[in-house]
Formats: sequence, structure tokens, C-alpha cells
Amino acid sequence: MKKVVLVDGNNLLFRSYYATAYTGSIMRNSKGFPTNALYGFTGMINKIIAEENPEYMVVAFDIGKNFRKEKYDFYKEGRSETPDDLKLQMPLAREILKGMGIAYLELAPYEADDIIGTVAKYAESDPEYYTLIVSSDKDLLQLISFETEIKLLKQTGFIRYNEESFKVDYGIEPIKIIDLKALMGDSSDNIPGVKGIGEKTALKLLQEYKSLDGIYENIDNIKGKLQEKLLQDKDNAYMSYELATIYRDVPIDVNFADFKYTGKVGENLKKIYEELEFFSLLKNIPEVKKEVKENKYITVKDLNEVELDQNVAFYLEVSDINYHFGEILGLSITDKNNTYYISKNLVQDAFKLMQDKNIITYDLKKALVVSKENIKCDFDLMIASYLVDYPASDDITKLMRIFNEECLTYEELKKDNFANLENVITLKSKFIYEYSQKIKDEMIKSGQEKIFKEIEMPLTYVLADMEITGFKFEQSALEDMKKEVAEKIDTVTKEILELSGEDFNVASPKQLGIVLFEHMGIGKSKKINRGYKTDIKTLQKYVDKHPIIPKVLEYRSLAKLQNTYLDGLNDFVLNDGKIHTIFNQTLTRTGRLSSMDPNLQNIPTREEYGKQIRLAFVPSNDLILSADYSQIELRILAHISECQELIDAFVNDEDIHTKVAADIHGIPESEVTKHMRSMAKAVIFGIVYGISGFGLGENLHISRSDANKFIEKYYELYPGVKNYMTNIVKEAYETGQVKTMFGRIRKIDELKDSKYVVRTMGERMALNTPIQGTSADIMKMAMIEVYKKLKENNLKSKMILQVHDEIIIDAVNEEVPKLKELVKDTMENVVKLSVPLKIEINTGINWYDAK
DNA sequence: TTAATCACG
DNA sequence: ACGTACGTGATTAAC
Repeated sequence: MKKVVLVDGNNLLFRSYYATAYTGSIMRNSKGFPTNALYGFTGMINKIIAEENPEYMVVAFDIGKNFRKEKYDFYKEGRSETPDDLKLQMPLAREILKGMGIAYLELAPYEADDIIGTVAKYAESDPEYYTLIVSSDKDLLQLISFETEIKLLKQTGFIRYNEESFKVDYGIEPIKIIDLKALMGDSSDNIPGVKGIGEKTALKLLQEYKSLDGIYENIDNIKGKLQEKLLQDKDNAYMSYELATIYRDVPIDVNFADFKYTGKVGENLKKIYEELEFFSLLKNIPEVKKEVKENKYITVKDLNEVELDQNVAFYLEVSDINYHFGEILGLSITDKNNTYYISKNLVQDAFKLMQDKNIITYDLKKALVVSKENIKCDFDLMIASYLVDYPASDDITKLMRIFNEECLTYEELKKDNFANLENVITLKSKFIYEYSQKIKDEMIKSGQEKIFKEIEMPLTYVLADMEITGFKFEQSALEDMKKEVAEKIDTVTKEILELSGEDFNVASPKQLGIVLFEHMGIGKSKKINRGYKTDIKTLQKYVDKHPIIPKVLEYRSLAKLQNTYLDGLNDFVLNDGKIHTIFNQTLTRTGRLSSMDPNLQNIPTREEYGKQIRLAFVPSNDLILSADYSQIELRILAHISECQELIDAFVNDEDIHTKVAADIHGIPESEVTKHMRSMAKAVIFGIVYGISGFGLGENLHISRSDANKFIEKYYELYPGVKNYMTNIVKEAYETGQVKTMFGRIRKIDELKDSKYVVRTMGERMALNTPIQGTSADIMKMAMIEVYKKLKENNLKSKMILQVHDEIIIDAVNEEVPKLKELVKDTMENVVKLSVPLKIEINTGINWYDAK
């Protein structure tokens, strides 16, 4: 016997909706889309599957006009209109079922009941099937038969009726539910029945006279008021009979093969759950094993048998996303004739085989770092993709997806313990071979070939070397600090709990907000999503209000130090005693690098205490040398805006902030106070970011109008800057993009957005990107030059880090004088602007001292 | 998974 | 009336 489960879909949706809607606020996703009915619906469907384990399953829905309503327009009258929030969710219920691989049926003008009745009828005609109907609607009880059962859902739990148990409970045949309804009516459907007869009387009558007909045939045997009522409403009774009868001949195709439930989940289910933010359900989706694509390749046994064409693409797979921790798993090479799979023991030799070829790949830096081979490659598809705005993730399959080239993602590949390695990497090298020319053409067409050839590709080699070299990290240098911080956190936590008079998690912004702003009533704070805002800026306002505030601030900074740096960095120290970061060369929208695992570009320096983390960053040679560009972004602003006043100031090596302060106040530089200088500094930085009067006011704790005056004055004094800002934004709107001095492009789609906030953000990006991006370009060029000269001069000192406007060199003592000269000269002269570039160099026995 | 917070240029 | 400074990464709590 095969089990067919028929579900009343509408019933489930309504139940789920009203189960939570009564509170007034229903569950929605972050976009405000209602999700309560769908959440309950999906949960119930899952529960039915788990409890019933169906072989066949169909969910039926009401849709369109209703033939009962057409005939009797009072039918279901008085029922309140389906709420919009529920209507919105209905189509998605169908989508979820599709995703779950469950069949559904709907056909106007029939109701879900009729469809269920029809399918059940088909099932009854075939002895192979037996049916279970799931609903909370008692009307459906009329469908119970020897082959059909009902799981009648109750507020909590359910009652399961078969023919026998139904008879025991009701004392009538299931089909007599119709007669019962004809007598007692149904207020929810506005079926009249016989006035004055309820369930009890109706059942008594039916037990005695078997049916509605039986009752009227024996009407003379019924006495008094009851007879009167029955005669009075006879027409209504028969009409109600008709309305209550489920129509079991709905013209639908009933093919049980279509209803087969396999448990196989469709790919879109994940997307729907993500969209609805059903994270708990997401976790329970059985992993869809993608079909492994048919793919021809040669598994290489002996490299001597491989004859490669001059143009080759390769892809190297590594066992960990953080390739410093991974090992080579295998290599694939594609040329115009073949694709080869090369197992890991042959990889090093395979690179030798490719030595004199024209090589292309994806993620050259990874290959350089992991193989330690000197691979001469002049086209990295990852970098070209980055420049023309294709996905340039460390997982090439994101890019492949764009071109509909299906391939297991790295995560999927790894989850399976790399079982499909050969297939996957051969697909990847083939993809690189086939698509590189197209993306290269787009890159050249965009005018970024120079950036690609002269900056990004050479830089890859420099970064690979820096990553391989690493930064020596002396954990022991932090031992005392670690102990001290742990003790301080302990004390401060106790103090905070004592001052507040309650026990809570200080690290929880939500709990902290409640304690400070509700229980202690320290002040007001902006309400955000999950509670009160408790960031530094907010807390700072009340720093003198209550002694708990400075303690919380202290706790925060100590916890940060401990978690991120004192404890966090240790995980990244390899056996060589060094930290090897990964520079992401294809991530930022401005052209900057980023650093991760760990991020070495955000090691503390602003606060003296945190700065001591840098004591642990030591040379593996003799000294740490730091070379940083002084005010490079402002110099670039002066250059591209052609603002003569600013250019002159830089040419004359003036203190730019003092000069601006003096200009704004109309006083000689000698009279500029510290305060005036720092205000001017904030204004200047604000300008570079495209600040508003409001923002500057917030920042400087001055009124908005005063801030506006500052900005106005600034524009008046430096009209070139104002001019630049106007023009660059105009250009950005016209072309949809901005460029750096060296032609790096950033598309700014935000400018096309309909929302004002988004557009103004786009304008600020347009303003800032040419400045930040040009600075990034200059730094990259400088790094390439410095690297080249270190090699040319056979110096053993090594560049190990870049922090946007600063490079760090692990220096050999006797090379330091030469090094200082070489680095300063190279970095200052890497490009010629209308203002000089200025380098400051410091050295020390660790990173802390090199300042 | 996302939000809040905080570290850097 | 709106909503308010560019570019990043790591950690924790909350959902």
C-alpha cells in the first residue's frame, strides 16, 4: 500500500497567519515583508512529512472564483476580507512547495476541499493507494472511508479519524457529515441550516432517521416545535446540503507519478528561505548535491607524455582558503587541445614544464605563495575581473556562475573532502582558458591596461613575497600586558556590576543599554534595532554623569585589546614564529589593499596603551623601518583640484592645517592656537570625504550653522577645491563612474538610485575615490619600485607590510643608511605631481619604536 | 546570518 | 522633510 497525503494548503496558511497575527505585530523579514503565515506553513509541512513519511503528497489551494459563491452569494458572506499581509504571502507558499519538491493543485472555481475530494476519489479507485487528509476543517470529515483517513488539526495536536473511530465519536457514517451540516449549518461559511437546530439535535435526528431525506420522510413522527423548525427551513436544509457537499469530480489531471515525494530539495529553496530570513529552516535543508558536470580531461601519469601548446591556463587548488595554512591538492592545465589533471606530487615538475609558455591563471598570488615557484605569468584573470567589476573572490566559481558555468563552489568541494577535485579543477582551468580573452578585452577597452600591466600584475609578485616573508611576532613581549589586561577586565567588570547593582553581561550592548538608560536612568540614547545605542560617542556624553560610564569605556577598550589582539593574533603565528597575513588585492572599491587573517592594517596606534601591541612585532633581521607618506591624500587633492593656494603651501612645506586655520580666521600663522589647528584639520578631512555641515558640526561639537560657515569659508579661500568637487560629481553623474589619476575606474551605481540618501552617498564616493584611489595607485607603484631596487642592490632587507600610506621594512643593520636614502628617494619620486611628495622614515627595534 | 562595536588609514 | 564623512576586518551577541 502506498500512502498519499493530501493537505489543505489554504487552511494551513490561514491557521499560521492568525496564530500570530492577533498580537497586532506580525513576523516580517528585515525588508518589512510579512512572513508569519509562511513560517508556520513551512513548519507544518515539515512536521507532516516527518510524522507521516508520505510516498505521495499534494497540497491543494483555493484560487479565483468560487462556484458555491457564484450560485449563492451569501456563501461565506460576512467573512472578513483576507488581510493584505496574508495575501502577499500566498504565492510564496507555492514557491516553497516547489522548492521542497511537493506537488500542489489549484483550479478555479473550486475550493481546496473539492480538489482534495477529487484526488481522494482517484486514490480510492486504485487499491494500491490509501489516503490521509490533513486539515482542521471538519467539512472534510465527509471524505473518510475505508481507504481514507483524516488528521484533524486542533489548536494543539490533532485527532486522527478513520472510518471506525469516526463512527465511535459521532455515531453516524462519515458521509453524513453533509446531512449534519445541512441541519446545523456552518456559521463560518454562512451556511444557514435549520434555525434552532445545533450539533446535538442534528446528531440525534441523524442517528434515528439516518439521513436528511430520512428525516423529512418521517417528519410526521417528529413532534412539536422541532417539527415546526424542520418544516419551516426545509428549503434551507436542502440548499445547505448542496453547499456542504464536497464536489469530487474537479476536472484536473490526477497522475500519481506527479505527486511522488522524494525529499529532494530544489536549488531555489535556499534562496527563498534566505529572502524570507528563515535561518533556522535554512540550516535544516538537506544539502543539495549538485550534479557533477560532464567534463573531459587527461589524468597525467608521466609529465614526459604531455606536450603543451605555447598558450596555457592553469589552476591550482589548495586545501584551505587561508593558503598559508593549506597545501597543494592538485593542478590542472588547459591548452588549445587538452585539459590535464596533475596530481600533487607532480605539481612542482609541471610548473617547470610550463616555464617558457605564455601562462594565464586565476589568483596568481596564491599559486606563488603556495608553490614557492617563480611563475612567470602576465595575466591573472582575478585581477582583470576586479578591474572591470566582475566577481574577483578567492573562489573562482563566483565568476564562473556569472557565465553560467556550473561548478561546485570551494565550500561544497571541501565539504565532500575534495572528492570531486579532479572534475572541479579541470573545469576551472578550462574556464580560465576560455574566458580570459573576453575579460581581457573588456579590461583593455575600459582603458585600464596600463594599471593592469604596470601596477597590479607586478604588485602581485611583491605582495606574494611580502606574505611569504611575514612579520616576526614575539608573543613573550606581550605576556605582562596580557596578564595586566585580564586582571583589569576582571576588576572593571566587578566595578561595573557593583555600580549598576545588578548582574549582566557587560559585553552585550543590548543588556548594557537597558541597565544604563532604563534601570539607572543615566540619560537618553537613540533607540536602534535591538535596543539603545551604546557606542563611544553616546557614552562619552555621560562620562561625567555617573562613574559607571568611564568604567564601561575602559572595559570596552580592554576587551577589544584582549580579544582581537592579545589573544587573537596568537592563532596566526606559524612555526617560523611569524605572522603571514593575506593581502586582498581585488577587494576594495577604491583600489586600496586590504589585509586579513589577521588584519595587520589595524593594529592599535592611536592610544598609547593599545599601541604597545606593536612591541611584539619585531624584525627577523635587525630593525623595523617604517616609511610613510606625509598627508598624501591632501597633496593629491591639491594636485587634482589645481588649487594654487594649497599647492603653494605644500611647495613651501608649510604646516597645512596651521595654514588653513590662519586663512580661515584671517590671522597670521603665529597666532593659530592648537584648537584652531585641530578644527581646521577636521574641516580639511571632512572635505575629502564630502562632509555636510551637520556632520562637521557633530564632529567638532559646534552648531550646524557654525560648521557651515567653516565650510563656506574654506570654499571661498580655496575655490579650486570647490570647483573640483562640483566637477567630479557632475562627471560621475554623466558617466556613471570616476577615475583615479592613473585611470583606475570605479563605477558608482549609487548615483542612479531613486533614494536621496543613496545618491548623496554616491556623490561622496565620487568625491573621495579619485583621491583615495590615486593615493593607492601611487603607493602600489612605490612598492613595486622599492621592491625592484632592493633586489637590484642585493639588499637583504625585506618589505613586509603596507598600511595604506606606510610601508614596513624588516631591515638589516648595515643596510639602514642606504635603505633610508633609497626608500625615501624612490617613494618621493615615483610620480611627479604639482606638489612634492614627502616621506618620513623611522626605525626601531620593534614596530612600536619605529615611530 | 546580521548588527553593533571598535581597531586602522 | 530627509539624513548626514571615505575605505577596510575581527569579535561578540542576538536572531
